[in-house]
Amino acid sequence: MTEPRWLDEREARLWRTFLDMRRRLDSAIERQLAEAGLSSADYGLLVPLSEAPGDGIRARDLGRGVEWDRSRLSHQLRRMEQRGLISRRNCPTDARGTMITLTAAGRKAVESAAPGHVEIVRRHFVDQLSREEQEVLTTIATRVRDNIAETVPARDSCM
Amino acid sequence: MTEPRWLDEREARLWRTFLDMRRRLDSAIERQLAEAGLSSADYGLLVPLSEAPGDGIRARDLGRGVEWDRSRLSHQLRRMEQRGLISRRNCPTDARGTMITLTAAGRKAVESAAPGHVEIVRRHFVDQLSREEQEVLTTIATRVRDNIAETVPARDSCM
DNA sequence: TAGCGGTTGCTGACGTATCAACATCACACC
DNA sequence: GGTGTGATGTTGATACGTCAGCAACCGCTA
Repeated sequence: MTEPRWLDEREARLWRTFLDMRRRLDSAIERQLAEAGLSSADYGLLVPLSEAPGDGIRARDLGRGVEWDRSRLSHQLRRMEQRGLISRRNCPTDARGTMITLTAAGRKAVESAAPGHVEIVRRHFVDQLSREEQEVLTTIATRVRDNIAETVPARDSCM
Repeated sequence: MTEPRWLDEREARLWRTFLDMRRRLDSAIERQLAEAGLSSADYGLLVPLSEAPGDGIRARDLGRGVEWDRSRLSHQLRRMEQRGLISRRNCPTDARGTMITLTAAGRKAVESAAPGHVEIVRRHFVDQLSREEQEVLTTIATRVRDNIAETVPARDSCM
C-alpha cells in the first residue's frame, strides 16, 4: 500500500467550499419548503406526481423516476398518505402494484410551494452563475456523475 | 404576485445534474466509509478530534468548528461514545462544558478510513476536474455560499 | 450576595434514510 | 397445471437530523 495522496491546500479549499455550498443551499431550500409545510422528500415526490395522469402512477414507476429504493418510497408514501397529501389504491392491472394519486390537498401544497422553490433555486444558484459558469458546471456535474455511475453500482440496483 | 420565472430546459438540466452529482458523490463516499464502519457524521467529527490536543476539545468548540448545532452534536457524540469511538469528561474550567477525547479505537478508525476517503474524493471529484474547472468551481462555490450566508440566517444562530 | 440574562449541554419527539426480511404476485418454463 | 425465479411493496430495526424544551452554570451587576 502506497502513501495516500492527500489534498493540498488548494484542493482542500475546493472540496470544503463545495461541501459548504451544498449545505447552505440545502438549508435555504428546506427553509423555504417548510413555509409550505413540506420537506424536500415531500416535494421530490409531489412534483412527479403532479405531472402524472389523472388516475395516478404506479409506485414502481414513481420510484424509478426519482431513483429511490422501494423501502424509502414506501415509508415516505405512508407518511404522506397519513398527512392527506396522496392516496393509495390497488393497481388494476397488476395485483402487486400500488397506484399513487395526488389528493386535492397534495396538489394545492405543491402548487403553493413551487413558485417559492424555483425562486430560491434561481436567486441562490442559477442566477448567481454567469452563462459560462453554468456551462462549465453542467459539464463538470455530468462528467462526475457519469464517472461514478460507471464505477460505483447504483444503490438500489442489484448488480 | 408575479408569474414565477420557471427554469428553462438548459437551467433545469444544470440543476438536475448538479443534484445528481451530489447524490452520487455522497453515495460513493458513504459506501467507502462504511467499509471502516463509519458514517459521514462520524468521520466529520473524528477528523477535527484527531487534530485536537491530547486532552481533547470542548464540545462547544468542536461544534463551532463543524458548524453543527448543539443538539445534533450531543446526539452524535452519545452514539459515538456508546460505540467506544470517543469519551466524554467534565470540563475542568467550566462546569457547563464537556471535554471530548478520541479513544484509541476512535483514532484507529479515522486513521484507517482517511486514506480511502481521500482516494474517493480524488478519483471521483478532484481528479475529474481540470485545473481550470477547479478554479471555476471554487469561485462559484465561494460566491454561492457567501451569498446565501448573507441572505439566509445560519441555522443555529438566533437572530 | 442575590438575581438576571446568556451559554452550554442533554433529552424526547418526530421525520427521514438505509438495510434486511418478508409476503404476494407475475411470468416463463416444464 | 405446477414450479421456480424475479418483481413489487411493506414492515421493523437502527441511525441520523431538527426542533422545542429543560437544567445547570457562568459572568455581571444592583
